[in-house]
Amino acid sequence: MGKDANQNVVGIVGEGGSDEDRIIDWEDGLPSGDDLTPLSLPLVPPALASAFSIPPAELKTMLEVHRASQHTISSLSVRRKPSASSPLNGSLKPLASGGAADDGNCFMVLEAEDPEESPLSETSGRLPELGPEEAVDSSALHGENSVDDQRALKRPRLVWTPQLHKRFVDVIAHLGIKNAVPKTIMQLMNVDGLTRENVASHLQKYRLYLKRMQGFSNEGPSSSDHVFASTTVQQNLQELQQQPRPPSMPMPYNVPTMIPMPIYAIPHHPSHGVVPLNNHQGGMSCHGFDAHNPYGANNWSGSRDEQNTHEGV
DNA sequence: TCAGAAATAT
DNA sequence: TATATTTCTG
Repeated sequence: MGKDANQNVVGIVGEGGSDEDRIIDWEDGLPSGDDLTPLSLPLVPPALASAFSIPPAELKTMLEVHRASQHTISSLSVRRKPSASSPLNGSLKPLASGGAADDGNCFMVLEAEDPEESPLSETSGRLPELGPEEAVDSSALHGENSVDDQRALKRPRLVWTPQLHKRFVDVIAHLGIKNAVPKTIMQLMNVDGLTRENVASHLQKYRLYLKRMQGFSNEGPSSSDHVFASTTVQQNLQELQQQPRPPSMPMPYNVPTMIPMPIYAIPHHPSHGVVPLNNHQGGMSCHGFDAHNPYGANNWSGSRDEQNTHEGV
């Protein structure tokens, strides 16, 4: 989002109430991410360029766009890193190579518990590996600091954005619910920093959701399930319903045409560590998706605002 | 080593 | 209370 994308900049600009008000006003006037031309496209449309005898802009490859964004991000990181007050530290992630991220929707958000303690590597988006010394039980070495040490080693909380969740669902649809196991899903999702544990946890919840939906097939969804229509989810549900079922579990008579899908709220406040990237609020990147499945990144829903219309948790 | 479920934390 | 992480079990 254009608005979010500028919070990084806003954070550096002055302090004090009046300045903040001006900044908010200024932010409100900014275009949204959907209004902006992707970096991979020429800013001047070809027709307009030819009308004014402007030589056509050289099209940028995704690799070039990626490199440029990495350069921008790394320079921002260098400028801002020392700031202990910055809530955004530890979440800034470059686009990964291979770039399916040009649609701006391929991201996930990490909530840093403490900006200074976030263990994520800025360059890789992965947890740094422990060396033999760090792997030693710190409680034996540091006594009362052990709790803090353990907290520092904790993985930052992953927020499953609608886009990330959609990729998850698409991969399951591609694999089939039977073959959808955490490791395979993780590999096909191909999202930097996403762990098997993240996927396993989300899969657990997703299965519970599907199971719950089976129960709703007669009477429709409950109001507590916030509506997010997805034919992919329906596909997964139908497949699930074709599985052999224990006699105790009643087979639903029909499948609802619109499956409500709970979508998890995206924190917008800077204190959540949400980092805008590439004119959307992304943190981490995903890549290489098109090569793996027919539900490529282009199939992801266009804008977060569009997603938010279904978002209600 | 992995998947899945349950417990726990935020 | 909802959601994510961690731990435990097979």
